[in-house]
Amino acid sequence: MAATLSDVAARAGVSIKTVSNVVNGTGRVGAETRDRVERVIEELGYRPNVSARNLRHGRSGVIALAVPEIGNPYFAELAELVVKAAEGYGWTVLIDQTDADPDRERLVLQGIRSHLIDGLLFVPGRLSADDFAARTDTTPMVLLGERLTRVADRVAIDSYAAARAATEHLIDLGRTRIAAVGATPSGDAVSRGRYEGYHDALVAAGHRPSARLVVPQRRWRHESGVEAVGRLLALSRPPDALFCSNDLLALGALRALHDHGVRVPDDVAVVGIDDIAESRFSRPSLTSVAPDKRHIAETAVGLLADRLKGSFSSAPREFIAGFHLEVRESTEG
Amino acid sequence: MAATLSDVAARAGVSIKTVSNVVNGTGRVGAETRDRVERVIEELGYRPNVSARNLRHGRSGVIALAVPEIGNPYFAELAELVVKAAEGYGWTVLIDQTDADPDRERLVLQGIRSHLIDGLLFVPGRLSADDFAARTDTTPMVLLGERLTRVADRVAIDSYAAARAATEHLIDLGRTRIAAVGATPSGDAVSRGRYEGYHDALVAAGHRPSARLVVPQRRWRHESGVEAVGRLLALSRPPDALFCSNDLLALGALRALHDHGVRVPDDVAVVGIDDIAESRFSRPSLTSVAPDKRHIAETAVGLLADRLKGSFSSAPREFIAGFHLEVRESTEG
DNA sequence: ACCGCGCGGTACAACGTTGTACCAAGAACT
DNA sequence: AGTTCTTGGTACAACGTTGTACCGCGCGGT
Repeated sequence: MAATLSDVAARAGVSIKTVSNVVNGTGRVGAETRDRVERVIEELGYRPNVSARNLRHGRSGVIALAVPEIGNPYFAELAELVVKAAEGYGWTVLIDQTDADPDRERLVLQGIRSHLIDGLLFVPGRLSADDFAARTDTTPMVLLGERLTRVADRVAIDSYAAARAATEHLIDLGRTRIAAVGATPSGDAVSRGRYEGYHDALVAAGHRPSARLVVPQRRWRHESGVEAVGRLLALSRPPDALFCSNDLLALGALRALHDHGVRVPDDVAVVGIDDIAESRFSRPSLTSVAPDKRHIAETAVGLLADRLKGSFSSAPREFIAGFHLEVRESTEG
Repeated sequence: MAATLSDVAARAGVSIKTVSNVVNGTGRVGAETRDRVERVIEELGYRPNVSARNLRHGRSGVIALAVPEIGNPYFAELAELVVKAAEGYGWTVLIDQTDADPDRERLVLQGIRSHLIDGLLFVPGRLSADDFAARTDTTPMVLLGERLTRVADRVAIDSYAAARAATEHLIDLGRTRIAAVGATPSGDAVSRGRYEGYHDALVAAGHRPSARLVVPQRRWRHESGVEAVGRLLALSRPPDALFCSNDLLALGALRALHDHGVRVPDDVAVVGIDDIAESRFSRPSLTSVAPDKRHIAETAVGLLADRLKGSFSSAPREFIAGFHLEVRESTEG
């Protein structure tokens, strides 16, 4: 049985509160008493009960990070940075996986582990602004990802700008039949943003967007990239460049292009978004829009810290993190 | 302010305990009363306070998974499966990252979040058996990974057998100068196991192991694989096959081999261990030892459940999960 | 001798839940 | 009519902590 304050107190011949004071460095305790208590703590291997503490002052020291899937390297890398940033505040991070399932996401919003977590970092997938409006849980929340309306603090790169930059890069290479893999105008906010960036870049450059070159995918993973390439190469006039909505799609596409005997970047150039580690080592290495992940993680955790320090009522704030294009073999020949 | 049981009770004109009974489905409550209470709960948006609950029955519903780095796809994939398995028991998973830093690992062992977590799944990196012997925290623990001594329940694949199978595959291909990348006889248990499997496979096949062909790496990631290949190709008699201790090393190696103009598998065959998603889509795709990750995750969580159900005192149990070799382009030409 | 004060420490209540013990009122037996 | 049982509900204590209020003691100054 784990030792409690009163076990220690009894053994040291002092009151419970004195032990508590020693543990927390509060109140006034004589040097001699302190020594004695500390010895007993050591002896009994006493550790404070976090639940009781939380109950007392309503804080748990735990924040949650809810992502669609932790198996996706982008989210895994982000999680790693969030954990590091949270450490600086003495917080532990609880990772929740929503599978981009609306029901599970709604549960997260409603505070499934309410009172266990002090704050929530949420990467929403398929939720609508209405869902957020219906939120009753009051746990401070910071959104990572796209705008839904000004519903909470938010940190993200500008998906539209990122997609546009990626597409413009392809245009600058002289490509004219540029396909979009993944994003769709009728999808969630991220999907829409990336589609529109792609679309507007084409229009601004005087290209005529073609619906045939848009291959939406529900799940943005390797397999979907492979599948999209299969469809695009079957067209009578196949594309000469691919703008993929994330790196996994792009990496799957690279693999599939090779299998079809298409040369990259000679015949088809490819760009992705996320700049995951894997993209630096693929063959060919992948040109990708690199969001400043560290900045995103640190800002998000910092915003949460602010909210917890009291500014509950202030208006939602937005931070747009920077990005840059990492040009690699898949576009530069 | 969040509503509590007594807020609901006051408003519904019943006792606190009755509300508690409605919430938990315990005790006997009349249909009419139940309806009324449920309406008030809805109205007030009442949610039970997990901390208080935990305090009451000494359980938190949270288990921790401590891994060296969540950014490594193998651990990310494992984490995903653990989360899923834990869900079946109503548990939430808290992910802790140790960075394979002995001090941080010791903290985990000593129950840094003691009383917050009901159980611990631990993937140790650099800790010794002594460290485990010195553990005073009594939180049930299941080890994922290599044997240290029979110090706790453990689930893992047999690293030795896996390494041996991988190496034998290379031998079967007729390769004679087989290098080992990553593992070292003087490393931690995993590293040692993989080295010995490699070594014994060579000896059993009548090959003479050469120290020059062993390139230990502290961190098993892409970059290290690249670096190792640089060193191996500088040898007067470079290898014709690479046994890499994990897939990240192998993928880095594939990339570096290509950069040096070496053909895979013609000139050099490559195998890895872990079978991460990425390995199915690399160029060439990577032959890898595939541990049964789902089985590992489910068994580990199940063992923890057993311990929590009361069998605290029983002797440590070991489960060896299966694996199979996924043969792909990096070895099969 | 008295007051005031700093020091070291204690007692108690409260955080929100839930298990145990109990109770009142009506129904169903002998 | 008296006894027992069932139903629906309540009161209280306890989980382990910590904030607030308080208390006794010795010391220095009047």
